[in-house]
Amino acid sequence: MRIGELSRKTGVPVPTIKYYVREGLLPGGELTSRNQASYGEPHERRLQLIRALADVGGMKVAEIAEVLAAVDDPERPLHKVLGSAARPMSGPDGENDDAESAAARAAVTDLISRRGWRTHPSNPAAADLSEALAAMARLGHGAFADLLDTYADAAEQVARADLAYVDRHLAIEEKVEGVVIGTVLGEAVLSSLRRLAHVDASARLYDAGE
Amino acid sequence: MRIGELSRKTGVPVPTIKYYVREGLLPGGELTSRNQASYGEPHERRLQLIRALADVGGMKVAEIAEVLAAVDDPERPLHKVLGSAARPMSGPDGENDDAESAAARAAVTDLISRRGWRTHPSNPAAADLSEALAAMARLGHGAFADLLDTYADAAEQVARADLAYVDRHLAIEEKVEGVVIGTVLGEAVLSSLRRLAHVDASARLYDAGE
DNA sequence: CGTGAATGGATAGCAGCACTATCCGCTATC
DNA sequence: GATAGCGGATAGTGCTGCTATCCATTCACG
Repeated sequence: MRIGELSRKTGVPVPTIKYYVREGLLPGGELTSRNQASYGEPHERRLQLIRALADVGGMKVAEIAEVLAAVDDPERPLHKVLGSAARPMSGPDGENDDAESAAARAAVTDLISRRGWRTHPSNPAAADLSEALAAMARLGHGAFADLLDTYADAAEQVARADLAYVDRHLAIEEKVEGVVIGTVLGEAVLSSLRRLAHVDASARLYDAGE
Repeated sequence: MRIGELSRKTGVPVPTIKYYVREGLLPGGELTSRNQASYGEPHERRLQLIRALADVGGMKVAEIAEVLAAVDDPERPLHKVLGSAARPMSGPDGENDDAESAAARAAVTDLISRRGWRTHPSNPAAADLSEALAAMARLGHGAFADLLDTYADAAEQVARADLAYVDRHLAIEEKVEGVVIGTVLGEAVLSSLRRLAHVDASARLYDAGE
């Protein structure tokens, strides 16, 4: 398959495919002559993955490159991949050193130990969580922290289902990629569902009879 | 308070504040003379909110402007605000008409009616959900749909807690803003927690003794 | 064998976004 | 009366994710 056909099958324009190859997201085709290369089904699948991570997961091209490099490297352990994978939406990593940030970090450390989670507060996700809670506090919604356990229950529930899925459905060599897909696309799924549930709950509370 | 002090208190540079005023995110200060204006505490709070929606929620300036306009307009009903609020990360709204998208849309419609959710499949969140599921299917993870009910349970749980919080803690005139904050920042909280839980679940499964 | 479309590879350009810098005429403050 | 800060306007910047153009092939077709 040449690049034109790959483009037609995936809907990705030819120049964009070239761009992805340049950026290291996609391996180039196998050269059959000086200016002819042939692409296979793995390229097609990889392109689908790239589009999913970019369009659905909102990841930047550089982030995708990093994650895919980790996926392709069998040496890299699962959690390292995850660490680089799953932060499509965290803000600029400014060192906030105000009172709210400190309190939020303490709350997160406490939450992690309270739930016995085998993760360290240095995890980037923990930093994101702290920032979100600090922002809440700054807006006068410190009481939102009361919901943390409900949120954590839901998160655990989903994470268990996710890992069970990976464990049950995927062969070992598919697992790393499966975890990336599950983490990134699963986040989009959960967010959408939450917004739908939000609308439903809101309708039940306020528009009692609509 | 003049603009310099507002800048110092919030950490937002003066030119950026001016930019937000130009873009309609922030009302200008009250003019006390031709080139002096005074800002109050509402401006300070609004700036915090803008930074939270941008940095934590990952929303674009134009989206924030839209949401804040809705918050400021007491006419606009709750669900309209939510509709425009809560989509910080959905991709380009391309009309995907392939088999996977159609199947995913059907699955979403089915899910909504199965759970009795009082929302319509035309909701943008439903479209996002369909796209995410379609992307999964394209990557050979159609079986992920088996987890949908687990995900939906978690989403419902969180949404109920969220709405109860708004209902219990906030006066009526704070509710709209509270829902926006809860929807956007709550999403960041839930995502972070899911990633932490993911790491924990993964550690339990694979690094059995670390 | 000739011709036109497609290809790989390289470089340059573009649109959108979120600021940021500069300038002007004025004003508050010391 | 000097100097720092201000409101308002306009122009410029850095980054991102493509997109356009060019060139020297090369393949597919008549």
